[in-house]
Amino acid sequence: MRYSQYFLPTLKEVPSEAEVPSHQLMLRAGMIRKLTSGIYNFLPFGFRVIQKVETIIREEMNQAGALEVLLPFVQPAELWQESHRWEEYGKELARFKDRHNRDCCLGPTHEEVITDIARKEIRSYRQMPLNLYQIQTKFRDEIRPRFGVMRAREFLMKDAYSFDIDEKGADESYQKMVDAYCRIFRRCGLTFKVVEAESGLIGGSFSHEFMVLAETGEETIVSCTQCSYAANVERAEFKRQIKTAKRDSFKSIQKVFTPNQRTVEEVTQFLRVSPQDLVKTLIFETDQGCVAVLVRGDHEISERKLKSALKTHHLQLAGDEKVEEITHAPKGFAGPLGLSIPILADLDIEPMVNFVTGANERDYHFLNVNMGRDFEVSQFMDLRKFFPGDLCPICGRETRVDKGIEVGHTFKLGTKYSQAMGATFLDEQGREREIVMGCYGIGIGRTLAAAIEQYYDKDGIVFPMAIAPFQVILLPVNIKIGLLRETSEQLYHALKDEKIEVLYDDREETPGVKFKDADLIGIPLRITLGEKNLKKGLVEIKKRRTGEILLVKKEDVVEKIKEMIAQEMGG
RNA sequence: CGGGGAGUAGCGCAGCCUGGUAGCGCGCUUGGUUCGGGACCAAGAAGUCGGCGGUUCAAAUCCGCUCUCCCCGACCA
Repeated sequence: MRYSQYFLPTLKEVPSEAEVPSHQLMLRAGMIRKLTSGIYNFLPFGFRVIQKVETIIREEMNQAGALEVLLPFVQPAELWQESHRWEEYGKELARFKDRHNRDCCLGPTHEEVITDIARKEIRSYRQMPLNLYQIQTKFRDEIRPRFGVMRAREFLMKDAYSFDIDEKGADESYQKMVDAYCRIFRRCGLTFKVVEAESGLIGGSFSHEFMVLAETGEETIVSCTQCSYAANVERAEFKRQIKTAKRDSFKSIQKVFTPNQRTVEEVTQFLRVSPQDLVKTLIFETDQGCVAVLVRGDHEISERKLKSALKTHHLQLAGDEKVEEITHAPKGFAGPLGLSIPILADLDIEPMVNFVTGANERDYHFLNVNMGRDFEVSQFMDLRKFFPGDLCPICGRETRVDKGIEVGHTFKLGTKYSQAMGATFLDEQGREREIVMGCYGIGIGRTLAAAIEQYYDKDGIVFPMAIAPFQVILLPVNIKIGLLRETSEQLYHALKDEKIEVLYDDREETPGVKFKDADLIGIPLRITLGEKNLKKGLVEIKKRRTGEILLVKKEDVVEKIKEMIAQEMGG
């Protein structure tokens, strides 16, 4: 490609809309432009990278036996009503009515549509296993789009859906996808972790997230420093350190005046105690009425754990009015003493003695509260979230916490959708059974952003060879010099003949401008043609990543470049 | 949706407090000189000052409403 014929508008300055490196660089390198909040244009240079990533994905998906399809972006409400997600999905689902006043939505994901295909077309166990995938636009009307294409409202996703006759088959299909995902992200040059995750709105029995480690990641990942355990903090488990309470050291309870001190921070500072000596009392509404939940001041309740512990579908932190009704005090002064609703406590509360709680009275807290003496706990349970410093649930060793970008997510759906939508088949015995499903997504734009987030330096992007929009940039220092121009033209054609993807900077720009642009757009190899070297029959090859420079004889350049590309792809 | 910030030329910004008819840097156009790390000189083009309404002789500037964007919190590939 000739630069002069290309559309690559680079920016010298950072647009004020961009905060994180990948977003800034994608704008500066002329890859994307914002249309409106969370909606982006991909310009030719950015689209080339998209296509590179897509190609890798297609190769690996096909290799894993999946078949590519293309499903519609606009979907009828009926399907979503069948799966009950029409009500469950919330405002992220963009809904509209067509001219006949029929309810429709823009596909945020395609379980309903694919299950509809399955229920209509799959009748026999002989038709499975089956795995269908597509690369297509999704729309999720995110509350707050952020970081460019990292969290866009409209985005490209590769989504795959597997269909199996039983759990065993589904497990095999799932594992195939996990393996394919690992190959895909490895080929993209990404450093990632596979972690246990929440299933959220997609549902199903369990799921894994593929996390690219990056400081700007929005996810927090817990992993063991010794064994292979890794999970999203939202679901991370941990080993309890068992302690016993010193029941003989009870001090006498004391009511103290704490004017306007409501939060853990305020109360602990005011009373000069540490958050570990305070017990938070939170009131939740559940299917069976309200409950009080106790956790240590520095801990947080895991709503997921609480939900499963209580076996409740509805779970919500009680509103201010409800809290007043139950505790007879404004929010911020709740405590376990004298409550008439069930009191659940996290396991870490059990060993505590002489702690601080709210007094259920405006502007008062209690000091030296003790269980058994001052109030009774209905049940101790595992109710809190992972907290930094907690130990690995598998081996009990130290854990670490990292930030990550979720680039892929695999779900074991089980029969959630096939049951809701009646996708069944006849097994070998002629019995009707529900199809066991899985679904698997990769955010394409996000993968790209994550790659840049992982590969950049002060001068710009440093594309890994596998996803680089061009493998080589050919840069004559001054195109007006006949010798340079002619040699460049020859080299350009020679490289193209070898199917090497080359961007030929034939612009009449000063060397500085060309060098800066070349660095910014991050093409892995740069061939520089300068007058001095060329008169000696030499050209320069520079590696973007290392800055390493080698001088090569003009005749050997193409061979050398081929060699270097092969080397970069491999490593 | 709650909290914070910003909308002035393609990009980055100043001007607003204290009203007087819009400016700087980069980019763009033309000509010339340069040419291995964002060159220089000269001449130019380009702005409904986000929108609507109000106050005023006069509004980018003051007042009201509104739209959009960005950042911090609850969702997700």
